[in-house]
Amino acid sequence: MSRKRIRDIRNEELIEATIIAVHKRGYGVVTMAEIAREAGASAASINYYFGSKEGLMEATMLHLLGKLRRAMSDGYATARTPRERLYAVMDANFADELFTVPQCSIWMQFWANAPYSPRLSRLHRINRARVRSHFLAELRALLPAEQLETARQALQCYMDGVWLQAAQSEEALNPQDARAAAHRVVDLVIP
Amino acid sequence: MSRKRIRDIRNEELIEATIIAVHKRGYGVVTMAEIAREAGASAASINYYFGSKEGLMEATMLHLLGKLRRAMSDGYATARTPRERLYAVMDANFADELFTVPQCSIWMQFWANAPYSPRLSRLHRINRARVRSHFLAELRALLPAEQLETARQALQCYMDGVWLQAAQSEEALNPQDARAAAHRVVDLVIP
DNA sequence: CGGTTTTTTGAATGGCCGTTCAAGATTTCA
DNA sequence: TGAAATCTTGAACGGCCATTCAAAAAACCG
Repeated sequence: MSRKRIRDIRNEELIEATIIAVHKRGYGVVTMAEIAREAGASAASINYYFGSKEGLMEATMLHLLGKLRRAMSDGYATARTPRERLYAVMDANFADELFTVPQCSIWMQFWANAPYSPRLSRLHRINRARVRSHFLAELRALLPAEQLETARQALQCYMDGVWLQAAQSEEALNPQDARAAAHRVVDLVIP
Repeated sequence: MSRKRIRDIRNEELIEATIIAVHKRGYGVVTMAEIAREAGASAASINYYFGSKEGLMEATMLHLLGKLRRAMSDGYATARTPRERLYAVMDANFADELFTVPQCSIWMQFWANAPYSPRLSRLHRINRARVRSHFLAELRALLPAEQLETARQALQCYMDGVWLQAAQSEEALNPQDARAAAHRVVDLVIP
């Protein structure tokens, strides 16, 4: 277990460094050396742990997806009605530990680069399908069938759009405000 | 004038090739040689016309921004009421000649890369401010002041989100459907 | 037609980056 | 403690890419 622990600690450190370095320099141009410097390690050791640059990126995205999934589960745990669960799906995306400039930024970078990397696009597809089915499951209880798709699209696109803007922000974000705004949008769509 | 014409023709050809090549390979990894092959030219000639890779990217984004601006002006020309003009702002983003997979894709790439290129981020900022002010101008006539920002954010984020999804689409897009859906969203937000 | 300007390109240049590897440092554990 | 396993890294390798440049090709025009 001590063997595992060291590996886990390094993984975590390197992934955090990756998030910061990609945010600072951009997915397309960030170098292994830059990420390594951010982590206080060497480029060679990153390859030791992740095999390649693409492996590191995949692991980083996996890390973020796990965070998002956990945030959503937590929200579901206390939600009681369909509307509350709908709030919970939105809130997960704007959770305090997720809705920060570097994370929105790197998320958008992954988004833009997913189509060109089979490993990233796989993760991206899985996540999107999951969010989509959560939305539909709750909306079904609140709207007639023929309005489902319009409402889902409106809400999901809104969420994506907010992240897109957040990624470009020059100031720190306010997750609480974002959640309140999201609730207002939900109420707009489902009267 | 013949001098000017040849230069304009080449510019247009090279920009079209850039859109296709970036869509195929991704902004971060596309090479001058690939763009040149797409255009049936040499990498050296691209530098002759645009000075550098960044110059080419800036010109390409400028080209797309021009298209968007023109689509919006055209819509405004026939719109008579604030609500019609609001439709027109949305419709411009989903115009037949703009709402295609390669163009949404390249747009997202620019979006993701703008923060790391002063020339791109300048264009990006200008465009965003323009769209924002158009939205606000029309919404002012339709909503009380305290609801302006929520509505604008909902609509603008929706537009961004749709493009984001469209960029990932594997099938051709249907601009007409997109416009219809956008109108429904407008009606949802402004009853 | 010639001379001049504009356009095109193949080849050369210089630099940078991901990955590998062998050797050394550190940790583990019997 | 000492051998084995794990971790770290500097240096080297091989490849790729944007850009430059000189020279050829094409277009222009008096």
